Amino acid sequence: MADELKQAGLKITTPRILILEMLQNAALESNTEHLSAEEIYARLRVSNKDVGIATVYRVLTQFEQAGLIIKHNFEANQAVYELNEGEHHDHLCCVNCGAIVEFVDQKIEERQKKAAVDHGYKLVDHSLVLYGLCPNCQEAA
Amino acid sequence: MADELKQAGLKITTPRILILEMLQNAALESNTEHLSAEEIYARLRVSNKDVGIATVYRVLTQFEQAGLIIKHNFEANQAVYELNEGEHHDHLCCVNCGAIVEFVDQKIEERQKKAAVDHGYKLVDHSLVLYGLCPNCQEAA
DNA sequence: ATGATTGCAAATGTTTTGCATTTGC
DNA sequence: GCAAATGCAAAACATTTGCAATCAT
Repeated sequence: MADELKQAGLKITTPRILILEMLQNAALESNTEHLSAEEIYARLRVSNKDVGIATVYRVLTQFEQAGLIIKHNFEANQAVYELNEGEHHDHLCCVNCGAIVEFVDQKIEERQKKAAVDHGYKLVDHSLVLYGLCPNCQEAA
Repeated sequence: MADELKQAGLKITTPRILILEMLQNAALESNTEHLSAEEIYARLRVSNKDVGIATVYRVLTQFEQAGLIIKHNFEANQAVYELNEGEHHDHLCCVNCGAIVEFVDQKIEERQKKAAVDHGYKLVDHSLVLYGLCPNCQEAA
């Protein structure tokens, strides 16, 4: 983990280790992969390992630039971050409870590339978020 | 235009007419379909038709809820709005100059529905934004 | 030792809200 | 006339920044 920081050209500091660790742990659970800066700040605070909110933001920005994590804007008002584990995926987000499922559809990926090329654009990145009702919330309704 | 407001259950007021008119005019040009609240506010101000920024936001929110317009978050920090002309489309956005092209790919639409169903979700909406370099900006680079 | 990193508090930028005033019907 | 809509200024957010103190190497 310290290696990852070093490889990214970042000095090994306590805040950086704590935050990377937290995102790595979050990636293991299937419900909390995506954390906001405030959530990370609050969790550190609960663990009695205080890191200033400004530092949380700065570290997240550095991690994102280093490619260690990915930033999403599922909701307009707050960004969330997840560990970058290499394989790209899109997101399916429950409009009611916020549950998130990750998926990949190769056909969609291809057609996106085609759409960009058709318009003379060179595709750099994309953001696809499907919004729907998850099984649980469909039942409850 | 006043009809559209009435149908949407909204009283006919000067700010609402001005803002709807502006978005309708914007929809006619191929480069300015997407306006932010601040842009709308500034344009009204230039036309000597002052509307408070709070009213701009309130009216846009009402229009969105009425289905008259669509809100996008291409960039994390500022929402933009466009007239809802019925037919759905996705967006291809130049990361350098912000130019926006609209497109539809029926295959992508289908596969999205499939992806949702495969995970037990009922698809409600989706947001697909491709980010790339437009022809002009590729040249300049 | 020294340049990078942090924490704090203050600033920023967008969007929202409270409330007195004005407007549409 | 009365409820709904507006304008203003203040509040509420998430996020960023300046700067002095602290830390990593």
